[in-house]
Amino acid sequence: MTRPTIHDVARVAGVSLSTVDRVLNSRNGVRAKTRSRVMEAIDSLGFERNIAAANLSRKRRYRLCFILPDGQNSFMRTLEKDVAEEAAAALRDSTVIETRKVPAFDANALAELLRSLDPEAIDGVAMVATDATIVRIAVRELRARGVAVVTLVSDLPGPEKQGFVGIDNVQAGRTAGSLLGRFCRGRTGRVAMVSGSMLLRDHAERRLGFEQVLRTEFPEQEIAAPLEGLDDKDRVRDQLAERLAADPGIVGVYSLGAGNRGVAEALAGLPPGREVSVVVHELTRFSREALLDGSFDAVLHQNSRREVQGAIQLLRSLLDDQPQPALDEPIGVEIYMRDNLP
Amino acid sequence: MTRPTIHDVARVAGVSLSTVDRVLNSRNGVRAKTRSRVMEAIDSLGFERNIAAANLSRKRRYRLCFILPDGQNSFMRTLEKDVAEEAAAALRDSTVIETRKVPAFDANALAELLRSLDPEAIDGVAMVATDATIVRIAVRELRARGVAVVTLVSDLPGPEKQGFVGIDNVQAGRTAGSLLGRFCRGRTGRVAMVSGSMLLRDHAERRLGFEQVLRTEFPEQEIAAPLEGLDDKDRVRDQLAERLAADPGIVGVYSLGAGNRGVAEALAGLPPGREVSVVVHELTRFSREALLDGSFDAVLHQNSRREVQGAIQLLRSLLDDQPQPALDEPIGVEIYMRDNLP
DNA sequence: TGAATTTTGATAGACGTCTATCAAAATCCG
DNA sequence: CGGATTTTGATAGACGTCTATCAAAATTCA
Repeated sequence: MTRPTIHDVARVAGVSLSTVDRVLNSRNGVRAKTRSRVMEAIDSLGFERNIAAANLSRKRRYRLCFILPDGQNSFMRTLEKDVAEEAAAALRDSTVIETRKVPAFDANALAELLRSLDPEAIDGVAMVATDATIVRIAVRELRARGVAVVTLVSDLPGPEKQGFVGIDNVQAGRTAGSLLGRFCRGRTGRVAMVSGSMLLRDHAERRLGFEQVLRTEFPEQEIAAPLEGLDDKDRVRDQLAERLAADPGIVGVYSLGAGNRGVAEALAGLPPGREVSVVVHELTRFSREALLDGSFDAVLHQNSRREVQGAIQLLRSLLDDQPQPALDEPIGVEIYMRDNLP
Repeated sequence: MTRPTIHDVARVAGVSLSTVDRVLNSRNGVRAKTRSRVMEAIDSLGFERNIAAANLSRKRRYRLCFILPDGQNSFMRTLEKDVAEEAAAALRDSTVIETRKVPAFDANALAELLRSLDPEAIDGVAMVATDATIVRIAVRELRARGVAVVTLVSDLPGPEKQGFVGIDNVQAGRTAGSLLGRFCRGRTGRVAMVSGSMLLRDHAERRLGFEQVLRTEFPEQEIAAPLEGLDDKDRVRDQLAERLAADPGIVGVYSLGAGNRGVAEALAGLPPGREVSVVVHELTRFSREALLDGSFDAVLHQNSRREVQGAIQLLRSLLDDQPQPALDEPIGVEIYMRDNLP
């Protein structure tokens, strides 16, 4: 009922503690035959090294760096706050977290920051990636210098990074389509989409998923040409208000980027009696309020807190050379309505 | 940047290690004045005891017992599996978990089991409670004998237990109403409810929330008299099939208990062209399939895995006398549709 | 075979905390 | 004040692992 220790391993393998230690920490100077004897003992005993004790002994510290985009984006600011809070908690597990900010969507700045990191002072990096070749190369270099790298929220497709913690955005778009299609049933017309910019990977993916579902399952609704709000509330408000006024046939709105405040303001300007179903992304102060007062019907959300925790966990297991550096539970697309608000 | 240790506390307070230790572990034989000197040092340094080291030293083990209802209920069996898996993981944190099963909804059996637990061999209990006085008393006795007790999934209202890990069922019912109301818009008629038994606390709460929302926000829909399926799939199927056949005006179904298979079977028997929106509870093999083939529209879910983790965490922090034995994040009502299935 | 080299073992001290014991110091009480 | 009692300090060893060093044993190679 007690866990086996290195002493047990040594005894079973018929070798000394020193040798077990050499094997466990892959130091050299152990014959292959001896090593495999130790391995066998480890397997047969089901030995798992006590990481708490190991860290205590070697004063191991995990030095992580989170790289987040700067700017007004409310979701990113929440993410930043979550990182700060988890950093405080992580201190208890000998994990030190530093946060860096780069201008949003600026691949060069990101790449430069990555290049400027000191591999002697940092063990792992979690970054909200901007998808560009220059970034990819910088990541490759960083990894070559022994730093673990994972992406957070926004992925960098390809083999450079060692993991991604975030939601599946196509799936998110499909879910939005599925909800909005059902909400609008019985009121045939047009559905408007508001995106940040189609240059952003996650926005493009959401749009894709949304259109897939709407076209195949709710063909009675037409999809209006998408608005580009550039994640700016004023622009979103103006464009959407104009479109709603111009087209009385719009029965649903899907906003797949930032700028929830703008959406809410545009809706507030509608004449009473006009019913428009609305689905947006990310639970923020504004989308929350809009759910409560009934102007939004549903909010799709990614749990940034859990994403941060997942990134920390993933980096730590990568640094520990743990067997399964996969997330226990993937980050899912969460649906919020007025009554299941957290 | 390194955390202060008891050595630092001793130095700052101007006392010996022994004294600091006596204060930290609230042993007696320390003058009040000395104690407060040590406390001050702890505060000023922001000292937090290294729990890993402490556990290592004292070979502390958290011996927990999970009490779950026996029977066919698919959700409960998943819960059981989650407990088993988390138990394996918890071993690494010197936590030993034992699972006990009692006949479902049998307050006497539960109370008896609680009474039979040996306080010498168990530090904490997490139980799916049956709400009855005899249970309440058994819990009170157990706590008096020094065992921590929390409830899981199904609460025991009142001051006896030290915490509850589970969802808010009224909120779940409201969410169901909000979804189903929107799904059925444009098709006015009647909505049928299938419960397990109104004697169960959580079922009653769900019904309450559901009716609240439907009455106030979707008054165009009538609420049909609820069916009692007793969580049995055959009974659910028969009752629901009969009702659907008898009343062509039924446009929506809310099943708030177990028996998803029965609901799916009843729907499969409907003539093609008849559209009924369906919301049920708990993501299981059957509700999952039904979402995928389109016969269910949405599933409300409680993340049993996270509930188990939450209960373990809560018990451990109670046993450690940690400051904030509250959950980081409460367990929320999750909404699943076909496209955001995990 | 003997020397050089590699592999292995033994030992000690550390990480931060706990427990136990014994002695020294401070306080109390009559 | 002096003895009894309480409070405090010092020390040692433990938990499971790591690191380092030195010596002993086994292996290699000429």
